[in-house]
Amino acid sequence: MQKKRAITIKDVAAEAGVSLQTVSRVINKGPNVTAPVQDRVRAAIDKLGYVPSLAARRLGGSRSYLILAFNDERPTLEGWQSRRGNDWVDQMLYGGMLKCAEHGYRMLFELVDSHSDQLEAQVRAALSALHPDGVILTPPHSEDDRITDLLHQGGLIFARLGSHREGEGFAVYMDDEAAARRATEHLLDLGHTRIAYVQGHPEYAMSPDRLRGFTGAIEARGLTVDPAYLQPGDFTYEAGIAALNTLAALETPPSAVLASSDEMALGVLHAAGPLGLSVPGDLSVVSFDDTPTVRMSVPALTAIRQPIAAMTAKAAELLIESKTRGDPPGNGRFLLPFDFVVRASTAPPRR
Amino acid sequence: MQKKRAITIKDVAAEAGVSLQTVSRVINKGPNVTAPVQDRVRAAIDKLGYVPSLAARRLGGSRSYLILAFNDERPTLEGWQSRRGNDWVDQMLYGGMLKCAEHGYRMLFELVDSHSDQLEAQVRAALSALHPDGVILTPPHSEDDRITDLLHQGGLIFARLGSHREGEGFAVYMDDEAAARRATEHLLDLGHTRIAYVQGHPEYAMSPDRLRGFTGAIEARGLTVDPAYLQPGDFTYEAGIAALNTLAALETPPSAVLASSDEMALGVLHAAGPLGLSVPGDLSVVSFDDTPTVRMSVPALTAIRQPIAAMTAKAAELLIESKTRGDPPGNGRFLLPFDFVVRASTAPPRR
DNA sequence: CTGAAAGCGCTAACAA
DNA sequence: TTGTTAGCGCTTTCAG
Repeated sequence: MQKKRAITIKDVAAEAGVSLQTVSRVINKGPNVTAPVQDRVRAAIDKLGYVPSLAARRLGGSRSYLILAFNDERPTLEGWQSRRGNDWVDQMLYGGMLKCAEHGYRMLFELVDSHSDQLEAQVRAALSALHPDGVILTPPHSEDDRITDLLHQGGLIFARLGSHREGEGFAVYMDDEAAARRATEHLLDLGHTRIAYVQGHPEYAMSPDRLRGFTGAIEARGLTVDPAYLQPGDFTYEAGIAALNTLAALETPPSAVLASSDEMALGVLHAAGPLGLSVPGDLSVVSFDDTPTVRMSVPALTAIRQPIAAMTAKAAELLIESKTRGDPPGNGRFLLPFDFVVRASTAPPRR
Repeated sequence: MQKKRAITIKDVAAEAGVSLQTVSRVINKGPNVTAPVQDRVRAAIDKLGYVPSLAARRLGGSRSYLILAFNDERPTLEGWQSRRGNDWVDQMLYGGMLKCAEHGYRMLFELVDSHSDQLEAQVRAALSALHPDGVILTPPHSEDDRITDLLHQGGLIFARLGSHREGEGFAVYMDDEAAARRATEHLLDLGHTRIAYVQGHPEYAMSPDRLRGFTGAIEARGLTVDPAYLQPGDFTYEAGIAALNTLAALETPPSAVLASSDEMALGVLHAAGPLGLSVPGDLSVVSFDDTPTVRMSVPALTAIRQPIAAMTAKAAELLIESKTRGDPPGNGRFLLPFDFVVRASTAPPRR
């Protein structure tokens, strides 16, 4: 049962007949190693199948080769528990893990509760335990000063996904306002004039942006936004149902609804049937997330697709490059394009 | 930018006025520390917000507080890329991350390609880099001798999810044969006698078990299994489509189909329409996975639900406990119950 | 019951 | 261009 002693940098050094440090230089692409020596070392590494220990690198050097992503605990657990899955996490893993792997890094997930007074302690604990080289923040953490201040003070570099505000850290985002505008224009182009909007959770930074895009598109056509068509929401299925029930009871109900999340769009869709509304015959519906459920619903929903994987990959890349070059904690804003997918849930309004 | 020097065990020792080692004992619930001293140390830990560094613990001691899960690369990436999501990964994260967190552990994911000749090198590299305290294997890795031998020789403890075969490592599984039997009996109970089965990928260990459950249930009723009703499959959507097309062309087509994966069930479902078959009117369909898509499809599919989160949690628990107690590499078999969810895709056959 | 010393595998600083 | 020396923060001996 005695674990065959792991091969270390020493073994490689001995095998190649060089010093420990030279091996280290080769591994880290350090300068000042002649080609023949490099080859010898590389041969030894390959022969022995040597892979440096992450823990030792972290302890000895200044790098941990770890990127830590913080996601909001409650919605994430809910998605998993309800077995609905979790598009955000999936796409983050997809974009982030692969990019990290490219550079010999690993990405770790940590769930912290944005509504807990333990938030800072949770974050601090994860940082102390892991000492990541960089941190990726997702909404709503992306704009939580308690976290960003903590990271900044700790001298850590980080990326804020879905945040476009200036400040510490890299902002990697899509244009939520333009996305909402695009979706709204799609409905306007179809001939809709009575368009409602089910808003996102006010806690999330993108919510006002999307609202602006929505109203902007409508007003640009010389129309006005009926305040009653602006329904509150919190991203949940139930909010979608409630919103459509309220909207349908209006004197002049809308002929189209844009919802700020897939769940809410699905809520709207499923509330339509009982109200005697067919989609898209009586009501067009557009979703703000292109999750699997949205694509498989009947009818399949027209939706905006957020570039979550691309944003995460970009974030990881920025962090790793910045760390590699030894830049000071950076910032900057990086806009990534969104997609808009037209499916079966939108059609011209009934005359 | 100078990262505020992290607080270490030394700081705690100084604060509590004890030696470094005493603090370590308290952290690790070691024996031989009087209550008052413990309290003093704990107070210091809380005051300073001290959290031990994972890397240092791994390097100094024998534990890394890391559990590594190996998933098959291709299907995982496909699920993410197609944005279909990945129920296995989601549920593993759910079950595994939480259980690990309970014990101060972390779970890491690694994708390795079961069809690559680099498989062993990939696994070896991950192990060398991370030195996990335990490993979780998912199908088809669970029964890949190249991997299990490697782990065993390395003295590592591991769990094999979805494998019930005896051998090194903990086998944590559900009864696939019983599940197939249960699903088949459901169809038999509805009055079906012409039941087809779209098989799983032959590479996966559970495939023969499921087949046995299927045929066993039918033969137990004194019926015989029409060989033409046994369709090959590989878990993909396309395989489901192909299978139903073949089945529908038979002289006496089946009135019900059990598919060994959600994708194949969906393929069957979607192939039914063009063939003029309504579900469940003309054809009942049962899926072997209860993924989000299956639940949202129209009609929603009757399905077997694998306890993936529970299996992963159990695996993590076994590994952590075993490591904590310093057991020799353990083995044993742990059966977890599955669920069977009846939805709208199954009904009595048309007379 | 508590403390002191050694070392885990690596990198950073310094020599050579 | 290469090698040598300290640690990094912890746990594991082994003393007290």
